[in-house]
Amino acid sequence: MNDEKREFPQGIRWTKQRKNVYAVLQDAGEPLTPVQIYHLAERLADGEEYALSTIYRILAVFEEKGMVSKTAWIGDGTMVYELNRGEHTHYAICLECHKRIPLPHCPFAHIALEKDTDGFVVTGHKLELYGYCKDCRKEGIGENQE
Amino acid sequence: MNDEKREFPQGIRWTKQRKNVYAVLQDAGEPLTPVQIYHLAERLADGEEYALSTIYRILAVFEEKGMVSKTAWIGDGTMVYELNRGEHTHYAICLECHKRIPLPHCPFAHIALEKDTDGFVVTGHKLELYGYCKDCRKEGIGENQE
DNA sequence: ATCAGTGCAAACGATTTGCACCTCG
DNA sequence: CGAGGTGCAAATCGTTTGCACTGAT
Repeated sequence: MNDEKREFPQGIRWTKQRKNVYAVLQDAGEPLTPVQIYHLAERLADGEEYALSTIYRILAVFEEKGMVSKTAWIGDGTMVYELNRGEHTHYAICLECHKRIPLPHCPFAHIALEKDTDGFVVTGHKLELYGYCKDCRKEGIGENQE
Repeated sequence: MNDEKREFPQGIRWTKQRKNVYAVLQDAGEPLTPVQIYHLAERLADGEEYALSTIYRILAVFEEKGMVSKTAWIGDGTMVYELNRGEHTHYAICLECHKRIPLPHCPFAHIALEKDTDGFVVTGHKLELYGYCKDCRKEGIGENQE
């Protein structure tokens, strides 16, 4: 009966809302904003109402425990959260329609980034590509005046 | 007498505040936040007081004209502006002291990123490295519990 | 002189915090 | 039962906007 519980670190209470936030993040195919998580968690909770501040607090705790990572989209500064699974994903972001296309693999897999940075020890990285997606190219875009 | 004026695109008034914001960006060695720009511009203006909203508006115009680019630090979502010079810079960011160390070169210079992205045309990219800088390593850091 | 640009203050959205109540363990 | 978690509302921070005034052309 306590099977979902086992993935959870000790010393943190396994409440209904935390359970749901965690489940939402598990289901998510991409990083989510606190507000998205908030709505999805409420839906999971079958209509029960949560406080947005609670979501923020839960996410802060999860981050502190190393369960999730918090980053911003470079384009607009929107903060998003995602579960710390083993792998990580980068995105190509269309400047026209703002769609995000996950990259099939991390371009840094075979690059020795970890050196030549003057004593800096690299433990992670984040990359975003910008450009125009298949669909938006068709509409004759490619320049960047408005 | 109008020598600084020539770098400026037409159709936009070359006011004192715009002149100073532009000069601040020229002098800057790294991307700056609107508030930083605001303070630096006031200093340039020899103590004259500017409205922060004016800075925001000027930056918006500059961005629209393609003179500056606006991006967020991935780590914290802080929006920063920098002059669109030819080159671009990436940073290694220390997770401990939050110092930013510019990378000596763009690791993508010799990588064919522009393909294998399923019809997506890449026009730009942003990269941030995370880790621990020389100084913070000394203090025996390297794990990430608090 | 005209219209774009500015300053000021209010509005706004995202995030944080204080406090009283609730609940997991 | 008690510490920690939650809800609610107010506070805070970064950014935007409306409006009347000023200044560049």
